[in-house]
Amino acid sequence: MEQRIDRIKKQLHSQSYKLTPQREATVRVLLEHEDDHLSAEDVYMLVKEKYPEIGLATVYRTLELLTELKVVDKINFGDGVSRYDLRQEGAAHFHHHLVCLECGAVDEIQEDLLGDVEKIVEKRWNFEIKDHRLTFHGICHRCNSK
Amino acid sequence: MEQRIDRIKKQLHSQSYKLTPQREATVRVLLEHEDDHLSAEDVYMLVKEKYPEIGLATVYRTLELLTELKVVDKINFGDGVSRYDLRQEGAAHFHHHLVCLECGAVDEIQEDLLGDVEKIVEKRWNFEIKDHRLTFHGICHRCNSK
DNA sequence: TTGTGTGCAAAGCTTTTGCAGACCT
DNA sequence: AGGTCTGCAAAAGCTTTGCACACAA
Repeated sequence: MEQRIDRIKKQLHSQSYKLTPQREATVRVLLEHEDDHLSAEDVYMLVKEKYPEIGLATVYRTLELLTELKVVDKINFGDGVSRYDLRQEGAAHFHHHLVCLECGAVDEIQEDLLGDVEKIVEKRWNFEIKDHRLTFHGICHRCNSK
Repeated sequence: MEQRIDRIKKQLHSQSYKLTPQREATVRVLLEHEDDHLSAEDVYMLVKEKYPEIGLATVYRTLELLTELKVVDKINFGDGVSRYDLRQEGAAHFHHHLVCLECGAVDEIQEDLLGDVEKIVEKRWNFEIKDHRLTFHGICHRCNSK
């Protein structure tokens, strides 16, 4: 935890940004809810518990900054709000998601399953891939075993 | 064209919806711009050319209806607006997208490249896949050859 | 006449922006 | 002092909703 904060701090400094208390509080919330796909509003509410004076705009600005630095990925499951997902450290690619149509749960697949597909796309469509987004919609194992 | 409209008409009727002139005009615009990933606003402007009295709300309501009927897919490339993409007729799966980070172009891959990946996900994560979204971000062949 | 569909305007949401003040160097 | 950063409130999108009217069965 502390090491990851430290590394993010260095990443900010390297672009001459500061890790202010507000930014640190926001990052901590993201680290503590790594699997949760929080919206900006969600993050705001959680940061507020520990840092009540923070403003929603600051949270948005911080999330935008972290997105730029590729500390988080901004994703969108089609429900009108952006969600923010911490990148695995050193992960070149973006992990995949399983969205359950029944219970709404979002699970993650950290493993990269697209290696072969990407080779095909790069060769056949002559497209230089920088990143990808893969989401499956369906019924999760919990709902299916009911 | 006319056959496709006809089929959509039947699909609407089967759920006791009507193909009103406004809805038909909207569907025609979608058919005429099949490769374009139009936003609701885009569709509205184009429908207006042929049907100036139409209201934006009607376009939204029609697009929502068509999404329910799975005539179109609602997608989101992360720029705050929803875009609407006609499904290939009879396509069980949703096609993939290539978004160019340089020029913003969005190309489509109709071919389903995820067969093997889906088998793995269904088996290993015990997740029953209903649909998927796959988008690659990178540099398109046009920008790369410049 | 009953119900569906429409256009307009208003409202609702999420997200961004302007600005004055705070903080740090 | 000069820069960055923040909180608040206002503004700016996109999308949805309420309502009265039109139209068709």
